Amino acid sequence: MHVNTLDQRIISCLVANARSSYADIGKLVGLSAPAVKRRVDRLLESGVLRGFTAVVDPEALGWGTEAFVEMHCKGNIQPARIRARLEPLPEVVAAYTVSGAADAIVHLRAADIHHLETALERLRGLEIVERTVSTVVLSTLLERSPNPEH
Amino acid sequence: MHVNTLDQRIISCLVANARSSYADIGKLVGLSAPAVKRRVDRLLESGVLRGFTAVVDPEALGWGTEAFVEMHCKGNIQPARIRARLEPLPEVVAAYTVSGAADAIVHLRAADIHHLETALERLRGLEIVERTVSTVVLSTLLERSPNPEH
DNA sequence: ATTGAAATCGCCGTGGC
DNA sequence: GCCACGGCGATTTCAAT
Repeated sequence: MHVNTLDQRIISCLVANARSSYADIGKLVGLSAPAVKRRVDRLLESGVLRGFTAVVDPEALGWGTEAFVEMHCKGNIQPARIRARLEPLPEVVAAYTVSGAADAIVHLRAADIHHLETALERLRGLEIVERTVSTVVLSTLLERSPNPEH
Repeated sequence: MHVNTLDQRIISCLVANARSSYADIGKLVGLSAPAVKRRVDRLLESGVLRGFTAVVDPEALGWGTEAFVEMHCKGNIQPARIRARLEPLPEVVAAYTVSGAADAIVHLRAADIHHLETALERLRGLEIVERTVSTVVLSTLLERSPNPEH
């Protein structure tokens, strides 16, 4: 699907504030409210926009402890099977297959160190896992969404 | 600040769809629209809710290539100084200080391998950086927001 | 509960191919 | 002529007080 500059500006507005009205976005990009809505609908349908979500302070919800885990799996394993094993673990925030020695990098979020330990044990207990190397997050320096424009 | 079950359910609704109306949320959690708004305002003011954003397909915007970079810095460096150096780099999606050998983990997003290489060079060129170890993402297995409830 | 704003829908005009 | 796209106005739903 084709995404032009106008679409990118609309997307930027929505990334900055997903609850802004179509009229407000229209004022910024130079369109009427219905025109903005039609573009947003089209972007949603085509999958360029996946949806709208609230950004929550993890600390406030009792998810203050994070870690990145290098996962080394037994033998040759398809990404889909790794995904299937990780998906049921609620502490898994994100997971990626990667180049290099590890098979995957798993981003974990837990309430505290103890909970993190439990989550790690469960992760290491998966039968596909040979070993793991975990790195505990001490502080979040930066977290942002990538801009449509460079 | 105190966040109860009702607040958590409201947050869940907003995480699922940040553009849903107060009335719709109210139907799901058993409150009137104004009551929901008051709670949302309070959650925003207290910082539990940081805001609302659009979830974008990075591929569609031409940000198809990701990497995680272990950053090893020269000497003892304060997190704030690392942050200050990383903040101007648009390819830096997230960055964390971590336990272990590395000083920080940097999450990069670029248009393609070539752009990633450029971004990496710029990162390695920072005077605080001693060396880096980068891991290129091959595929995203999973990406989700942590639920308020376990 | 009332008043104003926003979302939504149908209809029409314009311009490119 | 057809299609893509935007504006306008009416109606319904929502937000704010």
